[in-house]
Amino acid sequence: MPPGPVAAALAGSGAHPLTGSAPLPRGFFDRPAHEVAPDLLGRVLVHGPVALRLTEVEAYGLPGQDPAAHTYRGMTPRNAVMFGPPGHLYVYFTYGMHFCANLVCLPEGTGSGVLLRAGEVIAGAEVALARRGAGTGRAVPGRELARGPARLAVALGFAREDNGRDACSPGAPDGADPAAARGGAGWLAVLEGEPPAPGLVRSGPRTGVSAGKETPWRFWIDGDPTVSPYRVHVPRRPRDAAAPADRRPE
DNA sequence: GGCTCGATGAACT
DNA sequence: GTTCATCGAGCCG
Repeated sequence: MPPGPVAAALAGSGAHPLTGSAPLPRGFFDRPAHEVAPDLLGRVLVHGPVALRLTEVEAYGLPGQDPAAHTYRGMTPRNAVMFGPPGHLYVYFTYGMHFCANLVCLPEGTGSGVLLRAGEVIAGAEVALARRGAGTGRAVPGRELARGPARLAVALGFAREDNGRDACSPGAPDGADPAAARGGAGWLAVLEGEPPAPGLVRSGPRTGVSAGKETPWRFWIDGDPTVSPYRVHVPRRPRDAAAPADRRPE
């Protein structure tokens, strides 16, 4: 389909053709993560054909200060993106099977960000559905499409190659033609969207973390069905319980 | 070099 | 409610 007049007009502003919403400026992320996080609710994250309205996020703080943060012990090859400039995407692999995505906060060299925990898919639901249902053969209800950080990453199609990408200068992955890719495969942006009424923003302890649970840096939109259920951290059970060592006959 | 466990999700009882 | 899949980062020796 050739670009219509609306898409053509938006092309100059950087606004996204699916939503008409403009990208957030980089300065938005140049603040502490716990200030950025509640402001991210209601914003729209776009990756290729899928757009998602954020309904739940968690802030992770500074190296040496927030024991729950990946950056707590300083910079490593894995978390280096978190120490880069704000407004970039930090995608990491966890539990041997899941990807999760953060948006980097504060100036380069600092090391904090906001984990994207859940959202409502507002465009490209059929693509998200296909990704989420792939391999399982099960139908996924709409509200479950991006309910939880790993599900969100799957719905948006985030993977290793998206780690470090700039979400404040909307565009396609390196090498692709930005004009041709606008609104298409790989196009990444965080858009203004529509923030919820301040009274609807709630906060509480972060989900599933083993340290720093007392810090109420999880933020969500009250009553939204796409917000993931709260889970306390459960220490892993020792493996030796399953060991086949003991088969004496008596 | 080896071991532990994690910002999880899906299947199962 | 409980169990398990699965692998990489980080810590320990």
